[in-house]
Amino acid sequence: MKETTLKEIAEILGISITTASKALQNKPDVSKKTIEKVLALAEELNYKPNSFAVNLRTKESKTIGLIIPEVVHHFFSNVINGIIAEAEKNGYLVIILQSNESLELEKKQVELLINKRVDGIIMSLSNESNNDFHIKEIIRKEIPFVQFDKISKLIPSSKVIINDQKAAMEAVQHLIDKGCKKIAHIRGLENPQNSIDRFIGYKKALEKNGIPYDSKLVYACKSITFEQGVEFAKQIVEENLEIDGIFVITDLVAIGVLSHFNEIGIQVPNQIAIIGFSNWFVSQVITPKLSTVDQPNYEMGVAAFTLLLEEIICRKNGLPFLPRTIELETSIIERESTIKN
Amino acid sequence: MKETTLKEIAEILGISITTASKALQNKPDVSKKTIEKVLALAEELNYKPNSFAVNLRTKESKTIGLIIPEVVHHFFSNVINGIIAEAEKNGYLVIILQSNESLELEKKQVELLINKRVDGIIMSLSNESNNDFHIKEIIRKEIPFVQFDKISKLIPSSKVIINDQKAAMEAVQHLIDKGCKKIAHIRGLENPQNSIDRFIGYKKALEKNGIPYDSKLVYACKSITFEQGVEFAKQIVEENLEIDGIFVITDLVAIGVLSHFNEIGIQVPNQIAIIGFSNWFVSQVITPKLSTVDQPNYEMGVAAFTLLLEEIICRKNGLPFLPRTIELETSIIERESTIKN
DNA sequence: AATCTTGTTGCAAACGTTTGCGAAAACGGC
DNA sequence: GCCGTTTTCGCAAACGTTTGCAACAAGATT
Repeated sequence: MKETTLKEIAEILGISITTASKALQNKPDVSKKTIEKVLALAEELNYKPNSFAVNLRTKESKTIGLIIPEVVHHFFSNVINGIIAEAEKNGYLVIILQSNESLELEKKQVELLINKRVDGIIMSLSNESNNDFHIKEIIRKEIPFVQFDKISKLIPSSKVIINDQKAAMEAVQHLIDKGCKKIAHIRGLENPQNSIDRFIGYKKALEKNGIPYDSKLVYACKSITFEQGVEFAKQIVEENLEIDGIFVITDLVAIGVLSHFNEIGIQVPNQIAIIGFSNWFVSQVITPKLSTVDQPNYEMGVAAFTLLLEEIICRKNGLPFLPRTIELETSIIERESTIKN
Repeated sequence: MKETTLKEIAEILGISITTASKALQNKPDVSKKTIEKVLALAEELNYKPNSFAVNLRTKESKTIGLIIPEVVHHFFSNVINGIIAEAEKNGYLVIILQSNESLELEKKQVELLINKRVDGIIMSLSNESNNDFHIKEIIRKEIPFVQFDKISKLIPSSKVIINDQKAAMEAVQHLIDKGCKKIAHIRGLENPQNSIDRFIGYKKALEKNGIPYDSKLVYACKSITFEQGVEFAKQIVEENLEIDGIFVITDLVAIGVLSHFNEIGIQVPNQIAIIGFSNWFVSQVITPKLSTVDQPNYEMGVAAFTLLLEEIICRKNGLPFLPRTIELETSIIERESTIKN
């Protein structure tokens, strides 16, 4: 029942704890013979180093923290996968916390992780968050830190992002290529960087194609929900602005729009084409299947951990660290909701 | 930059480390006055106990492990939420690992968590897993352990489950009540308990209503996927057995069926009604909206942690522990896919 | 044979807490 | 002013590692 310790191994073999420890670490200053003996006995007694003691001594927890707005989100689930897998591959475990898009909670989570002494933190900011004190605190304490997805450019840390502007431009271009003349945009909230960038991308695409920008065609979400999509769909029908294409901030909202159009008999894509963003799972099983922008979620997770590990190693060796940004490629997925006939 | 320690506080205040420690824990053997002084200074210096040292000393990590087949799954996402939230409320953090339905990986994960010395483990077994050595090891080491969702009845541990048989019976009864006469069942894999129980529930419901059981109407999934649903839908159409209702092991597969029926113009629910299981998010945004069995996912997570904490506390106090099983209620959600007119 | 390497070992401190127990101080009753 | 009780404090050990440094043995070099 009791766990074997270094001390026991040392006593049995008649050597010192020091030597036993070094043997297990394959240090050069212990003889081959002793190493073998120690390894064999450790195996036999099923010795596992007490991680509490190791943590204390090495000041590392081999654990990282991950804070996200919500787990229940196809995008985040996939990023989580990537992070966990890559972390595990490198001997790290991942503690996950949710901010529920609340700044207050986010602050608490950060504090929890710092007190837990994780070796680093990966985070997607909540909508309310920006360059607040708790984030500055992470930087000040030189805790390895990587932002992904919803980031703040003000924070000097490594980042994993996509080029939202470019992706949005491509999405709108896709609608134009499919013959849309009057394209609406359902945009996200005010603050988040990706919401802003996608909006800019929308405008740039119009401009590039000589289509005048019309602010009446832009609908700003109060919340990123299915219901919000339904609502705007209703509004769009009522206003009757002869819209024939919609670029939506994210699939969830797009599906709300689609759902209402289906219900009242508006033909998608023939009357109005729709393209979403992020390639949620539901988009490929809905009727008509939703065209969207695909983000490499899993790879994003892998990249985030990779950057974090870079910083962890750098800091450990006392080297100067320069934050790095990885920008991942997106791609348009063409499905039924934009293929007019 | 350096962290404040108990020693510093003690030195500044001219007291011993012991007293400082006790003061922070509000122990009765230190005077009110000292407690106040210590608390004030700790606050001022932003003292946070070094969790590594605390862990080592108390032999607790205040961390639990969670192993699930996959995060990318609406059901698990919600359970994760429940567990994380409840854990946090009680001062515990959660390390999440994925088995990817692989027994090999699952074993490795368990070992990782044990070596990490988590205070307990919550787990949904992978499909391949049963009462294997790694699970027995958890029990043998008396590590607090709770199973949920996909459990093995052979393992003597606390469990959080739903009554799959009853829920399945209700689902089939629902189809019968809606006028279905010839009801098919798309069942899950061979091994998982819930797959077996839902199948039994299906048969019981038929029996109760005097409908003869016909094994030709049962389709066994090779994998739990959308594509599997599409495949069976094709098969059902080909075989032309006059099926007018289908009870499907889970929504994902049901949506595959639905999708194919939509495509080839089979009217759901009028020609064939469909009911799924687990109330996936997509089911409420698909056309027609899918009727299903709702599981209280979040509550499941809360219950799982609650049971785990019970065992943690029990073991800590050296009391005998008796595993407990919590069975949560399910309910039928009636949507368009079963409302014939 | 003395000196110098090279290789191998272990001492002892350190990491920052918590806690059982004894000691000292303060208090109260008479 | 004495004794018994209560309150308050701190010593020292313990938790299980890792690591700088010194010590020692053995082998190599002159």
